[in-house]
Amino acid sequence: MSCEPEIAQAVRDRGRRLTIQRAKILSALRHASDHQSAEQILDRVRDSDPHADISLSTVYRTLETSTDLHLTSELRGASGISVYEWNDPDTTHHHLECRDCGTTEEVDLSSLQLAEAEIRERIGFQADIRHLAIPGLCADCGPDSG
Amino acid sequence: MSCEPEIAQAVRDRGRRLTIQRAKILSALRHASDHQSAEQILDRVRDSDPHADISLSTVYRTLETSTDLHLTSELRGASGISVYEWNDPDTTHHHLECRDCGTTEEVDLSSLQLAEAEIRERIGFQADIRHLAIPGLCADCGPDSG
DNA sequence: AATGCTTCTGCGAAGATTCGCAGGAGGCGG
DNA sequence: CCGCCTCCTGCGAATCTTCGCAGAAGCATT
Repeated sequence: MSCEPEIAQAVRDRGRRLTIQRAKILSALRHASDHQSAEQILDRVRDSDPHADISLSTVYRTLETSTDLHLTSELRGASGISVYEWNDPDTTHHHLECRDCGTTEEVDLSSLQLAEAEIRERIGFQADIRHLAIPGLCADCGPDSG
Repeated sequence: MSCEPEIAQAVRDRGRRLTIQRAKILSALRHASDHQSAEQILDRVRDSDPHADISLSTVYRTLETSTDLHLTSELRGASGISVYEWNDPDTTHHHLECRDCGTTEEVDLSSLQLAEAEIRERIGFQADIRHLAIPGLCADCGPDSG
């Protein structure tokens, strides 16, 4: 794949070091089709490279770092375990998580852009509302349908 | 205090049982001035009633239940540990958490009400955006001040 | 007040995540 | 290419949270 240099660049641009572990972890998440738990990411790394001997601590630390760097997002849903996803810088989306059936739906909400602006103007706080887990009830589980 | 009957009512109205443990845990959180961790809540229960022998598991379970019931909110900030707060049904507020200095600021954001409406109309998902932890950089740590 | 159905609790263990430390490796300047 | 400084990793332990089970207790009914 051709995105490894891109990942390397992104990490170094932000003043962090590009280690083998980070490259493999971020690449695994980058190529995953949906969000992944720390353990799933580690499995993917090991699948693609059986010689990789990366500890789970490093996976967690890499994900924490890359989330700070806005390369990835962390979502802690109702399941209790955190999942991570690669941030496509060109798109924004939010996660609607039904607390009844547990399914997650992705949407792009323009009114949340407004909220960002409102926060910045009123308070001077630079909010980062690009990926947000919003709890609630989906159309199938809501009061109108049940 | 006069709010115990109110708590009892709220729990029973929602079809759950009012146990001694729940009453004490929810009362402790109800009377706390700010958000509390599970352990802090347990300490408060024990302070106010040294005979109370409540397990931490029960605190977690009660908070999970009462969050489902919209009596309380759970916030998982960057600190890694979850904190809980009593929901005042008359007010809405959101938490702006600075990822640099770690402070949390509370605001009431009207544009998030818009987001709720947008979600309901577009998707039929009944979102619950009454208490949200929003990451970002506060005015002191933001790029304009650094 | 007693009965019975069901939910809730306490306990201990398991699972998920974070932390501290000693050693290893990235990247800058020579 | 080498050395140094600093950051990063692996390990194991600690901490936080969830889970499974057996017994206890709430509450509707009688």
